[in-house]
Amino acid sequence: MVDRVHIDKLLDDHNINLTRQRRLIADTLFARHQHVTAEQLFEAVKNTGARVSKATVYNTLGLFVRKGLVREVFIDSSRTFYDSNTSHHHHFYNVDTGDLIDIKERLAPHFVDSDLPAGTAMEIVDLVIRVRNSS
Amino acid sequence: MVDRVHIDKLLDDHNINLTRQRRLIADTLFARHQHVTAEQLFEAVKNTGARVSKATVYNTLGLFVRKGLVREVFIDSSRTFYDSNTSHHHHFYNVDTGDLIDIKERLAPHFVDSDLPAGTAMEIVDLVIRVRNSS
DNA sequence: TCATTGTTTTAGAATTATTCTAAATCTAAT
DNA sequence: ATTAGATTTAGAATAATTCTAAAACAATGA
Repeated sequence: MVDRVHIDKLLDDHNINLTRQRRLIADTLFARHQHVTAEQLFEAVKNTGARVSKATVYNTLGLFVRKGLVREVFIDSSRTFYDSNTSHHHHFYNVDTGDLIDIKERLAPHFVDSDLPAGTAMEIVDLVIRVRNSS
Repeated sequence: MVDRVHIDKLLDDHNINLTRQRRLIADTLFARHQHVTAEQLFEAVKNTGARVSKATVYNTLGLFVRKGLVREVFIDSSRTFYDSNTSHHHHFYNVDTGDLIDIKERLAPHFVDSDLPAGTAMEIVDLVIRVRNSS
């Protein structure tokens, strides 16, 4: 998923118009499975030597979320992570270190529609297990 | 849990010094099981005719969280709810209406310490099931 | 009771993540 | 190459939350 051809296909497959900035952002974001903030991604793209505005990073992340390319993980009011891995999985969050770690196994409870409030459909299950360093 | 004596005992049991503002805030917050934002609670307290500053509402909610009286629920970067019910439970969040609804049953997966990252201990399991209105 | 001391509250300023704005630039299609 | 619509941009605006430092309060004990 690292080279140009794959990135272009990835965006195209998700009906995202190709632009220079979107390719740059996707290149950096999908270089590996990772959890990044918008700010971190903005810095990472700048460090490649490319020029991109912060607004574009926010716009593009929002677009990628809507198109199902990345997943938002809300940790607290000042920490939103973007997860380059959209497969069904959950997270450990270490409140002492700030680390966000994937939980590989499918440990989420299995919900069926009858469990949901009447008139609603499932959007996504967000499970965050907060841990602290044991002293 | 609604009257003065109970509120005082509740705070005292959690090693919280009694002050006029803390009682006012607790009175309003624990009047019933509810999910409120800091802003909503601030308005609700003001509507009782009492004078409290917004900073105190934030300070007091932070204190109550640390002392285990209320639970924070992070929905997104601009929505933090305070849950007056600290019993083990989880939430549905309706992305269309903004409603946060308790899940009564214990549907969270059962985690044991061996599942956690090495050197960490469980803090809390936060499970939010996002739903949308089915059209 | 009143003086002392540490705690709490306050208004408003500061901070910070995110969104908005409107002009400039780019892209795709003629 | 021209046009029209989409995208990007810098910087301003917004909004939730935290900070600051001064004033008010609560608890203690002489």
